[in-house]
Amino acid sequence: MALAQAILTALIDDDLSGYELAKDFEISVGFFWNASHQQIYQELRKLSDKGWLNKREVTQRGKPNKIVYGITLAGREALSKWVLGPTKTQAAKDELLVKLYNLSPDNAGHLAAEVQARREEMMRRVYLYEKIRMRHYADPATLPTRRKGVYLALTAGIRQGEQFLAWCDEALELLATVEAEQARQQ
Amino acid sequence: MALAQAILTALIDDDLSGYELAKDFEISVGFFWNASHQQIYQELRKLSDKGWLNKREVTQRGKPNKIVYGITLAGREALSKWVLGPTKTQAAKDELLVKLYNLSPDNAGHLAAEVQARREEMMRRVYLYEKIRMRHYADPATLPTRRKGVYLALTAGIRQGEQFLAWCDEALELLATVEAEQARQQ
DNA sequence: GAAAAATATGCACACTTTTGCATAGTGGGC
DNA sequence: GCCCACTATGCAAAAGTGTGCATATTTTTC
Repeated sequence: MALAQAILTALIDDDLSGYELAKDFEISVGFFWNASHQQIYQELRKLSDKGWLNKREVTQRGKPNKIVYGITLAGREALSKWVLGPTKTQAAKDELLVKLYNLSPDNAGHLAAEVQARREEMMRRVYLYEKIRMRHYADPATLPTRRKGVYLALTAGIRQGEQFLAWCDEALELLATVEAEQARQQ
Repeated sequence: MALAQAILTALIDDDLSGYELAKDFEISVGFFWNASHQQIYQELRKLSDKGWLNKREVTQRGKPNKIVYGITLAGREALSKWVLGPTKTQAAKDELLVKLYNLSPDNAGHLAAEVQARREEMMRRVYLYEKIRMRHYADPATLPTRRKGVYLALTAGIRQGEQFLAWCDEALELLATVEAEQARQQ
């Protein structure tokens, strides 16, 4: 059920349309909760039916009209209530690590390429988040309360990402030795 | 669809029953792919219908009989094929971090408690995995290929866990200052 | 001038995951 | 003797997620 709350969270500061949300999700709460546009549109309708969001159609020139959603008082209350409730332990699902359990000379090359691809993706992410942190969250002690929380989430993402990059390097090294071994034996 | 492959992976070395899988999942592949027992039983039946697993009933004394599953040649082939296919980027969903975006003096105490609980859970995990690594994966260079992969997955889990513990400490410190501020203002 | 990409929203179906319940025997503690 | 925990398996329904497709306009690129 946390998609609803992730959307509400994204709408605390700004009113956004489904399309804007789907895009901006990546560069805000989306680091910690991602969703496709289909999911977002559906959820937005549910939330406005519940009265947690209000909507207004904005006519645009040169672009299709958009439906902009804003959080209501009831929405804010529901969100606050959710925060105070119990938190589910994280899912922890990673195909790549399961695949590594099946490492063999046959697939070492493929897995190394996958690790490499992940590494690059994570590099971009960490870079982006680092930039946001430096610009807007440089001195956590002086931030207003709510933004201290955002700082912590951002920091978690960055640290996790940096750790992952270091791990990738170790993995690529070891995978290279497996590949080399196979090449020698052929 | 990766639950199927996670199960197959867990059954590479040992034949296990659904109950054993559900339990042992935590201390093997389950660090990277968890599932409830209902899911596991269902998936086991599907996999044995497909011919990827074979099953045999084992009569026990003092306990209900169990159905033990083993991976077939077809299962191994399907698994190998899956490993060579494209890998989905990780889900990245964490309620706790979304909740942090909503930090306020009201919920700082609650969130600190949640972080603390996660910290303790992660401590146990890291400890367990560290123990396994030291005992069975101390010298990665000398391991057979497949176990090198397990070593890498294990290392990813441990590092990620240790990083998380460090983050928890930082988070708890900052959350404590928020709580202290609130106490002063009352 | 045509094709592609971006803006903007949505339906329908399939698959996955979660939740709640059901059954049934054994062993241990009080 | 009763209750609880553990072993062991499973069904059914609901909720959540993902995939593919559909539509319509405008701006940008070749």
